[in-house]
Amino acid sequence: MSAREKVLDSYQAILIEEGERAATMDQVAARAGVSKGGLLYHFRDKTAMAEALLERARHLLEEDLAKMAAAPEGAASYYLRGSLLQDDPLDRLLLAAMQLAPEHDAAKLAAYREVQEGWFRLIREEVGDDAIADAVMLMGDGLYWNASMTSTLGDAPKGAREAGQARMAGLEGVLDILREAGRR
Amino acid sequence: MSAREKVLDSYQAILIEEGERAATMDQVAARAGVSKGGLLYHFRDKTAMAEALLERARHLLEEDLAKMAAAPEGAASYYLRGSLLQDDPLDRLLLAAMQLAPEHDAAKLAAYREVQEGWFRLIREEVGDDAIADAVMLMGDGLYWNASMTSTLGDAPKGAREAGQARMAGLEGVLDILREAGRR
DNA sequence: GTCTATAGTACGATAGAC
DNA sequence: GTCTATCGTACTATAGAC
Repeated sequence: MSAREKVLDSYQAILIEEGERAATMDQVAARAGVSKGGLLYHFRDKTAMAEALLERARHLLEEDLAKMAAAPEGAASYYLRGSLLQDDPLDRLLLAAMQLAPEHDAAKLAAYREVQEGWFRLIREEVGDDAIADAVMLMGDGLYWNASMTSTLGDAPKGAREAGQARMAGLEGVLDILREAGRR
Repeated sequence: MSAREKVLDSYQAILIEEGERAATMDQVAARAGVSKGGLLYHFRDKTAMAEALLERARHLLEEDLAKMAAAPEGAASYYLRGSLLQDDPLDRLLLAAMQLAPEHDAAKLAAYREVQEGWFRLIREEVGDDAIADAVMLMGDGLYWNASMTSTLGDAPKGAREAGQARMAGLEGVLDILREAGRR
């Protein structure tokens, strides 16, 4: 893997595990196995590094939108399942992006709102109602938020995966109720 | 108002408007109209200041739980309405607490989980189903998350309140669907 | 392309006057 | 109870060798 990629991975990992304040250029460089000078060859300042991470996110989000459109279980189920944060690359990237300092909020929001519109459109199409689609989107956001509150605590307790699946089963039931209501 | 309270208010305001990184002791002191030395008389270090803010939140959250139990429109509606962040003191406090550095995550989470359980119990009682109560809670979390994503951008556009009310009307409809389903 | 050395700054916190 | 002055540290970023 290129040093550039390794730096970006380290930046992302530290953001998730220890938060924005811990993601100093020293720490990122050390974790990536390069010196600070080496890091600064690839990213001329910290802002450039953050923007590269957001650029990564933008690409993965676009891919995800295509997958969602093709998901056999339906857009709504796909969306909620994706929000459960099962450690896939997109989840980790979004979790890291969320930690970015408010200085990057404008870029963050622009990138996020863009795909959020796409998600909404697909879910709206499936459930047939604006308010219901809004509710489904909010449930997904809520799942993300819960995950981001706990992500920095390094807790992946034993039963986490099982608990996540049980939770998802319950939410699937709620989705069924909403889908049926939307058809009427 | 006491200087101590003024400091805490300033800390909270800066956290919301400019994020955690901007909330330095210099900035907080300046906004509160005291010197850094003056500030440090009331809070011996930054951690103490953050904990005082969380303590404030804990009190307001307890009060809110009592209000929710007595809400005529029902716990679920009250909860979602409260998550729309109409600038009341509790909303602002939670928004600020959310910005606190991950060093305080343990305290944050403990305080939050405590009342979250209380909220869940009330909503569960109203809607009559675990999964539906979970979904309602998530919708509220999603609303908070959306608000926190935009709060640091200082945007309170003209039609914001009206848009919020229209959105709430839609979500009330979804709640009706879920309440009815829960009764069966 | 990656390193060391270092300049410059901002932050948290202490000491002591008033 | 609030101030000014100051110290130590950690961070971003630059300069220049290899």
